[in-house]
Amino acid sequence: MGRAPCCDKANVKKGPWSPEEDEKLKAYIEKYGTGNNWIALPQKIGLKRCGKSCRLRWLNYLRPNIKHGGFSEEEDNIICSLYISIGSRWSIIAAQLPGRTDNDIKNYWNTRLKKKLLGRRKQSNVNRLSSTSHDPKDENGSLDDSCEPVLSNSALERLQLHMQLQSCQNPLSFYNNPALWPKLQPLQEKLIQSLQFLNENTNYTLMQHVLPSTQPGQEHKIDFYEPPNTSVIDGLNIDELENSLNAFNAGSSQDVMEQSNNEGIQAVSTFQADLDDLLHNKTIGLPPQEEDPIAEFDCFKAMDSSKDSMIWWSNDFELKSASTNSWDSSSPVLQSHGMYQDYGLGYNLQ
DNA sequence: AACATTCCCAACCGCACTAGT
DNA sequence: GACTAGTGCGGTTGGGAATGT
Repeated sequence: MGRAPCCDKANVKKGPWSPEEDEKLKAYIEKYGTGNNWIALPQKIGLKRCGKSCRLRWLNYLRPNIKHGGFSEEEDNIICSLYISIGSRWSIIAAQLPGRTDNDIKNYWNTRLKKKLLGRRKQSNVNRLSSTSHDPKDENGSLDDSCEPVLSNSALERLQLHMQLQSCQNPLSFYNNPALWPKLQPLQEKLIQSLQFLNENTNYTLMQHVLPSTQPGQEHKIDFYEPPNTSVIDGLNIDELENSLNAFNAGSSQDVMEQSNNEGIQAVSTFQADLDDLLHNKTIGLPPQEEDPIAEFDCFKAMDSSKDSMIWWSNDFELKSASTNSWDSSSPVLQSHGMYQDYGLGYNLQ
């Protein structure tokens, strides 16, 4: 049984707002405010609109000091930094950009910024087809659509961005310089320790893919945790580890809020240098390779060709996280051992 | 010029959370 | 504590505009 609709769907107007409707809504709110009741507001004004629709129209377009379009490089950096750090928490990201709305940033990310950073999937696929395929089902090296990994877009994008940063191989870059890493909370440190324990004392094996590069001697290495063949992990208190993971995950949502409220973008500001290089096509350690701004991100191609190896955990991940945010604390996915791999990727535990 | 495809973004939908009763 | 209404959020969609063939 679903919840009751917020309004009478049959008697509300849908679609684009007319100037008259805008004027009515704006005039009323500027004079009387919203009255803390969006549902009742359209009836007071005489608008045949859903209260939620009125709220959205006001927040995204009619309220003062709203900016549209013309995102600056600095704003690009902030959006990317926060997306890598916290994912698609658009409202939190918007809170760091005065005058920007979550809807605007979401649209901007989905239509432009994402492509700027990650490139078109089709282009990546073309690159992948010309590289090695490990899929035994397809002897021609092509990738059947039915075999596409089902890792969520958000998760995949964030992984790709992580990989991008990780592959820069600059001794001064974020991932190679612990001094730049964000200060970890006790739970986070415990998680890292647990992962190190996994690495050193269990049948979980830290595997490393060495992926071909267009540049000789610059192969890309991708770390991931291979699950053990047996269900028994000697010497490891799995419950404790999972509790650490769950507690960490549950805490992360609060962290995000606190980060937003107290520290803003500072917590992720250490990404800025690398991101600036990514966004504006500056080179970090690696020489320029191709004119194509997409192709020059060689690690993306590597990422694409490595996705087959990630299916073992992405299936579980995707099914359980469904349409919710991939890092949502309510998701049971962190109970899956497969999640360890992501942290292994992110923190490069070697 | 006509049609097809892709891009872009405003708006909608449904779920989760919160406050009030 | 249970229920309900209101709110906020993120994902998705519809359709016009721009671009390609």
